Amino acid sequence: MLKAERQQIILNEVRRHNRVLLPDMADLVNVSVDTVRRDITELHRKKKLRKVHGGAISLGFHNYNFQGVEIYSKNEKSIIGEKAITLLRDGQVILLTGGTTNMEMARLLPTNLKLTCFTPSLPVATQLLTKPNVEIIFIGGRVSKDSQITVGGSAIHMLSEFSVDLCFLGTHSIDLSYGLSEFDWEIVQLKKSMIKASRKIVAPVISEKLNTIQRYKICDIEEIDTLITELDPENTLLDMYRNKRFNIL
Amino acid sequence: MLKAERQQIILNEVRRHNRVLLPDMADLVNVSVDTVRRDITELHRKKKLRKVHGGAISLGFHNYNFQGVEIYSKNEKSIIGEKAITLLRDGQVILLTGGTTNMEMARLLPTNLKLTCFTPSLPVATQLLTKPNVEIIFIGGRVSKDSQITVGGSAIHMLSEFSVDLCFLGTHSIDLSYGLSEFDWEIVQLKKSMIKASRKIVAPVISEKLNTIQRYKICDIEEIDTLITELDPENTLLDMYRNKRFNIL
DNA sequence: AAAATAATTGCAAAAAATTGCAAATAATAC
DNA sequence: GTATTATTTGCAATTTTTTGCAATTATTTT
Repeated sequence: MLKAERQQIILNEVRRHNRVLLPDMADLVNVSVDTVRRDITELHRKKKLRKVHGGAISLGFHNYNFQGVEIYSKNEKSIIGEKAITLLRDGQVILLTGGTTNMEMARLLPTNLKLTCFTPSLPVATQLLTKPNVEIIFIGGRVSKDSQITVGGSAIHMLSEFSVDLCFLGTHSIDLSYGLSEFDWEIVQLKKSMIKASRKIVAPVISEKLNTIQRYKICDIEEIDTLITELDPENTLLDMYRNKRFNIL
Repeated sequence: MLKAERQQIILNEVRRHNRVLLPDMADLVNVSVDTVRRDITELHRKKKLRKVHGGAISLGFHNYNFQGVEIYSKNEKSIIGEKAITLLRDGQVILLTGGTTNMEMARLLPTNLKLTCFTPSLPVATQLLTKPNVEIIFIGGRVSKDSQITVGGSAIHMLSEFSVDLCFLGTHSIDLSYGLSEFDWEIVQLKKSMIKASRKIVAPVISEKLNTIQRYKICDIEEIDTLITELDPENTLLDMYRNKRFNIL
């Protein structure tokens, strides 16, 4: 294995998990701990990660108790991202909307997963640049500064010209009877087009968004195929969402 | 076997597998490792791949995080950026290609300047997000990981649907008789479309790119309206570019 | 404080890169 | 057509880089 390749793998692990232990990395890339140590030292010098006693942590990730058992409690979005990734298979064509949940999912994508990703989100596309096996198709249009995604006729038109296997539809609010909703009219229009362009809809939502509504409706709750939250699927908070036609993850 | 053919095979292998080992390539194309090494060195210079100890890896495999992309010769680019900005007026509609020079220009844009910017570049668009008075229209399409801009038919089609006042056309090489040129075929196609979509063309180039040529031609030098370098317009290096129909800044 | 774990240093073997050079091949001029 | 020139290619000697190991030192945990 090439040194550069090895360092890239280590870096991806750090990006993915926010922290890595030195022996784990040595095991993963099949070299001695000394070599990994040197790699991490080098990456540290290049400011790609932060070298700490026992391993490395990702930059910008503040870890107050690295050595302790409770090293890092995954946040809600990471949990959702990990669950979402289980739905993916090599060769799929997917659509990712904007939002931090989808960004977290993009960040967590395994390096070896082969995908074609359509997205109107600048941050998501940028995040995906680091995935060598992901082909990125950016949906053009006017960029909405607030959400950093493209909206408007041009984007909607482009969406009418393809269809994908799976859409990960980030949303601001979800309610059993009112459905999915959003407070920005233009984004709602865009998301409606995304739904049309997708065979299956996955809705990754943080549980705090459950049972809330916004001014503009995107679609009925029946239109989604999978609901992903950070909660255990058996959690009572999700009771009312059971017995619907969609899966809960 | 022709050298160019051989290099193409190597490049395809890199694209396909994200990484190649030097001896494997030597075996594949039936030449000595020395020759492959030279090929890879050459391709590295042309930024088609990244040469590493023991082989090569694809540019896509390398992690870009473009907040941290170090803009080399930043000073020259800042000078060019400042000059370019003097051409701008409130209300104009402009087109910005990718490249570090245009990124620097985007960074330097005055906060109060009202513009509409079309761009196919993820880093440029991201940079422009910080400018409250700039409306951004992103040109959609497949994202080329190497250059972080969208390319391909979709992007070219979108470019055929509008026209702008001014295009800041970053380019890899400029030569008095050969014109503007680039080493990536797809990017050349995109830039040709950009030229068609623009009333006036501005070519911001670092002086070290003067009098160099690349494999694929973008356009004749007569097609540009303004040439911007970091040099004083009276500098003797620019003598041969005078008496042309374009301005020198 | 002692034990365990990790980091550093020096070192040597293996792998790879570089350099100079000559033969082979292709391109150009005559 | 031939001669000349430039480029490409492979080879050998040298230098550099990479890597694992062992001994020592530093840090953390019990």
